[in-house]
Order: sequence, then C-alpha cells, then structure tokens
Amino acid sequence: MPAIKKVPKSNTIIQVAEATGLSPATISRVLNNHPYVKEATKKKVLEMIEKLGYQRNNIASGLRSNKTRTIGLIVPRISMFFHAEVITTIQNILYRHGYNLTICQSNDSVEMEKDLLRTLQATRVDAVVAACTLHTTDFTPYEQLMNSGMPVIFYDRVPVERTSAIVIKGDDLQGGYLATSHLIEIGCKKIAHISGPLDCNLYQDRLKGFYNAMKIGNIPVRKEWLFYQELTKENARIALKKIFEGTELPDGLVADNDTTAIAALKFAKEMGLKVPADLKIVGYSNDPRSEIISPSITTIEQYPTQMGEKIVDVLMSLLQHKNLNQAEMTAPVIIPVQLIRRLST
Amino acid sequence: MPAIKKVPKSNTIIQVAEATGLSPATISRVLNNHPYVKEATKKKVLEMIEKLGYQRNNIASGLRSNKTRTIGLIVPRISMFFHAEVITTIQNILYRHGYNLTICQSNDSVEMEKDLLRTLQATRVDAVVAACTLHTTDFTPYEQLMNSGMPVIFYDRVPVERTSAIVIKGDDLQGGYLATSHLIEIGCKKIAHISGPLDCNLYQDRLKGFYNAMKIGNIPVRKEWLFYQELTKENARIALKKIFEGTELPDGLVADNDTTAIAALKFAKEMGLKVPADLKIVGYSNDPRSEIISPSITTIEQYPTQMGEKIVDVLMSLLQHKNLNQAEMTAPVIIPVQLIRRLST
DNA sequence: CGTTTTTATGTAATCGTTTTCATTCATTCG
DNA sequence: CGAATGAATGAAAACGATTACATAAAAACG
Repeated sequence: MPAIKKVPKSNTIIQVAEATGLSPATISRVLNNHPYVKEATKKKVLEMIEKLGYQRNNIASGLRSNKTRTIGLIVPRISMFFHAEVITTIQNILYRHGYNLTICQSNDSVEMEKDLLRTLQATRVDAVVAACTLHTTDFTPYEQLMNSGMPVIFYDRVPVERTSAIVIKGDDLQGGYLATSHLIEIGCKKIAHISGPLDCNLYQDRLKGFYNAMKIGNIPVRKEWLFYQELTKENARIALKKIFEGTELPDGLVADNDTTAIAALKFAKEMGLKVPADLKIVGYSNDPRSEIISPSITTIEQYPTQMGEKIVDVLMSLLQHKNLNQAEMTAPVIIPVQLIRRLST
Repeated sequence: MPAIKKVPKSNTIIQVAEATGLSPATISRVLNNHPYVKEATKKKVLEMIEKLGYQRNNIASGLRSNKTRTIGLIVPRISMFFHAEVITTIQNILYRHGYNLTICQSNDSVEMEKDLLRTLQATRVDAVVAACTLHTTDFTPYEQLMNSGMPVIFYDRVPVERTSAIVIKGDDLQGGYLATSHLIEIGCKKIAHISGPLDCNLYQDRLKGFYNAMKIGNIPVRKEWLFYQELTKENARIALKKIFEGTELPDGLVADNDTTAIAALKFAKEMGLKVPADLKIVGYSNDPRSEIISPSITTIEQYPTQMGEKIVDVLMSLLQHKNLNQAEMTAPVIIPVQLIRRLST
C-alpha cells in the first residue's frame, strides 16, 4: 500500500497574512524590520509565523529585491590549509552579518574557473571573492562579471597589473625576502630555490624577494638551482634529483610551499644529509605538517585569519555603499607575513 | 567629477525574445532543451544569447520551477582532512551533474547547526547533506526539515537509532576493532583508549569495536585508561598525563583520531618512551600528518573519496525520483575501512 | 479645531522565469 | 480530401516575496 503522500504546501507570506487578518505587505515589513509597523502587530505577526512554522522563501525575496545575501567564493581547493583557514574565517564572520557563502573549487583549472564564474553570475550572488587558479592569465571572464555590475574581490592569487581590481594579498615579496635572508644570516652561501610557476603573482613576488635578499647578501644566484614548477611532492623530488646530480650541493633551500619543503626534507634524509647541519630548508605557509615533521620546518606564516577578516571588511563596506565605485579602491591591501623559525635552519 | 554610472541592465529572456522576434516561451524552451523547438530557431536563439551575453537568472528560474539545483552541505569544519576530501569529491561530481554546493560549517555548535538548517530551508536548496556536530542529540531540527519535504542525507556523524534517515557512514565498529586487534596481535597486553564523546555514533561504534577486540584477545579493559573527550591536542595531553601518573603504564594506545595520536606520540617522546618499542600507538582517519611524523603513525583509512561518491550517488537517485519515499531507503550504507600499518606499531 | 505631518496599513505592480493552455501550421491517414 | 495527429510557437498565468503608491489613522501644531 503506497504511503499517503503528505504534501506540506510550504506556507507563504499570504497564509500568514490571512491568519493574522493583515495584508502580505505588512508581513513583509515585519520580516524586514521596516520601521513603520506597530509594535503590537509586529508581535502578533511574529507569533503567527512561529505558530505556522513559516520560513521565508529567499528565492522569491531575492528575485524581487535583487539581493540574495549570498557571497560566491572561488578557491583552487579547500583542502589547502591556507585556504581552509581563510574560508572558515570568512564564513563565520559573514554568518554574523546574515550572509551565506557558496564555496566553489576550481581545482586549479582555468576552464572550471570560467564555468564557476558563469554559474555564480547566474545564481546572482551579491559579490564574488576569488583566489585564481595557478594558470589564470586571461582575466576577461572576471572582467565581464565586473562589468555586469558584480563586486569582485581577489585575494592571495590575484591579477597581476590590473589596477582597477580590489586586491587583498599576503606580502609575498617580503616573504620571499625573509626566507632567503634568514638562510643567509645563518651562514648559507649556496642557496637553491624551488619556485612556483611564474604565471602566478605569488611566485613572481616571492622570487623577487629572493633576488633582493641574494643581492643584499651578495650571493650569486645559480640558474641550475632555480626551478619554476607546480609545487607538488612529485615535482619537488624531480627538482631535488636534478640538484643532487650536480657536483656541488647547496647548503640552503628556499621552497615556495611547505609541501615542497617537506618533500625536500625527506629526500635529503634519504640521501644521507643532515638537516639542518648539511642543508637548511625554509618552507612557506606554515602548514600544520611543517611543525610536526622532524626536524620541524622553518616557514613563513601568512596569517590566513587576518586575511579572511580583512576580506569581509572590504566586502561589507562594498555591499553597504555600492555607489562607491569599485575602481576607487585601487590600492591592494597587503597582509604582513612572518618568519617562523624552527629546527630545519 | 563622479564617474558615469554605467547601468548594465542585466538582460532577460524578454530581450532575447525581442531581438529574435520570438516569444519568451520559446527562449525558455531552448534554454531548457525542450524537444518541441525547431533546430533552426534553436540555433538562432543560441546565437542571439551568445551575442547579447545573456545569462539565465537562476533566482527567477528557481522561483518558478521550485528547483535551485543547489545542494546544501553542513559539516563541522572544512579544515578537517576527512571532511575536506569528502566535500571536494561531492563538489566535483555534483558539478558534472549541473548542481551547485553551498557549504556551511557548524563549528560543532548545535545552535549554529540549527540556524544553518533554517537558512538552507529558506534558500530552498534541493537537498541537504549533513555531518552532525559532536553534540547533536536532538534531531528535531532535521526532522522538521525532512517533514517539510526536504531530502536529507546524513554522513559520517549520523543520528543514532533513527531508522527512517538516509545514512552513509564509515565502518567505525570495524575500525575500532581493527585498531585494537592489531595492537593485540603485535603483542600489546595493556591497552589504553582515548575515545571521543559518546554522544556521537562514531565513538560509540569505535568503542564497541575496541571492546570486541579486547574480549576476543582476552585482555581486560581498565577503566582508568579509558577516556571520553573531545579529541583535541590539549585534551589528549591531559589524558596522557593522567595515565602517566599511574604506577603502571600501557604498552598500547588506541586513539580515536590522528590529532590525539600525534599528541600522544609527542608526549611519549617527552617522557622518554620509545615508540613503538615501549608504547605502540594507533590513530584514526589517516590524516596526512600521520604519515609525515616520525615515527609515522598506524591509522585507520576511511576512504573519504569513496564516501563522497556514494553520497552523490544516493543524492542523485533521490532527486531523480522524488516519489520514492525517503523512508524506504532505510538501511545505512557502510563504507569499509582499512588499517594502514606504519612505524608506530 | 482644522491642517499638516507622521505613522501604520493596504493595493497592486513587479522581479524573470517556467509552464499550461491555446493556436497555428504541417503532416499523415483512412 | 477531410479529419486526425503531431510539431512548433505564442499568450498569459503562475511562483512568493518586495515596494511604490495610495489611503487611513494618529499625532503634532498653530
């Protein structure tokens, strides 16, 4: 025997209106805290809402008011520690402001990123926050979105040379500098550097910082110890192998993320080198793993929480007075970084 | 001088209709791949859409069709490795099916969880996927949602004794058993166990598995070596301290997550114990950190990817034939687990 | 007290789709 | 060939809120 289909006709503002003997408009006003509604009616309405278990339909509301109170977020992958932290912060603060977050992962695919932007536009989110893919060089999809009036905030991985975009990023220049000059200070003379692909602002800046430090320290940069690659464990091993094939070995390594630093540490151990005695290693991001491995790895802290807070800050002021032209906020916000010294150096 | 406000009137189906000399209905049909539309018109419409840069308004569409093609996900925190993996899998597969995902974090707060459920209902997501908080014992918020007709799938942390809910979970009973019996097999006689709070099905089951193994191995369970607590680093240290205050020390430890196992490993080292010689440790979840620490930690793999795939599987079949009563899918889906042996045992 | 202002509510248009129903045109068939 | 079927489109009514405008009631004011 088929179960009786309970069709719980989702109730609407109109049901509430009828039940209270008021008009839908008044109900809506109560829902939106409109000032012109008598305290008594407000109470009556709220009670009835409670009683009927009425739940506002955000879709209908969004259609009419053109506000979804939802922010779209694009991120390469949520499993990266740094991004996970940023997201968590953003979400928790947005929640307090009554906003929702739709989190999308691009998997570092430019194609998918483009697609996600389309979807977010179709979904009419109130704004988009994005950390680009490693390979995003063509920003026209973002520009189209912005031209259609959508506020867009870039963070961490941001467009290079796009002055009109709102940008919140870490101080990668300083980060690269700190990591390198730290190695120099503690006596390294032969420093290798595994960088990410130079399409991405992060690695451009960190590399610049590296060069700055090397110059100041008066240490020559050896091209054969310089790598530009996606910073995976596997790629790290390949680079390390190449380095170890040479006649001379470096005494310091700047790795542009902790995954690479960890892989390097392992590899060095396998080759019978002592870290830090024979080789000193600096990573980047302060991934939890970098603290746990032994020896623990010196790395650059990026303060993701602070970045998340700043993002919501800017976001909210953007949403409050939309009249304020997006292009006016032209100076990128830079979040400071810090070197965390551990046992690998 | 204020910049000229470009008001890019977001174009609609009606603009496309006018531009092509067709009716809005036909445009809509093209958009939805309705069979009754001539190939030629379809082409014409698609070209015009391209030309105008028209982008469907999902809000309006959702209001009329009562389908948002968005799934709501509630998760304690996305930074937990296991959940991050599950989410990533779900999102990538859903994307292929043309669905969006709204990810919400409860921060393990029952209050927030309740709130999020309300919001997801208001947002009219097509379904909800949830891993409960550690302390969710009252499921009425979920039940209300389900009664309103919303499909709900629980995973990992699921309601206990709620036969009518759709449940997808790991084999925690087996996991607890495997961890414990492994210690017994390799010679442990005195086994401690740091469990999570028993409100949560996960720890109930793992504990049961623990007891089963102890019984079969004919090893007495010592209450003073049994802890039920939120599985943080700090709590782990407190428990360990208590254990080490005793006259006798265990030779094996079953930790219900890797964070606890890692903390225990550190603590043991500090106390001058050798792992695994003096103390053997098993963790749970196969967190990346467990492989990296030395000695690497034996742990239980939960196959989050597989779980994610299964979740979408069930979800899709649920959304396809909604007539199929949710209550009919009564048997929980159990994802197998596996012991990963490493150097800590 | 009549007039103006402010507060409180109602009426009805509106947001941009989808979808039912009707209509037209072409095709098939007895 | 007329009727019946089916394919292709259009007209218009939804969906459930918000909000501009209108109106009524209450308060303020000279």
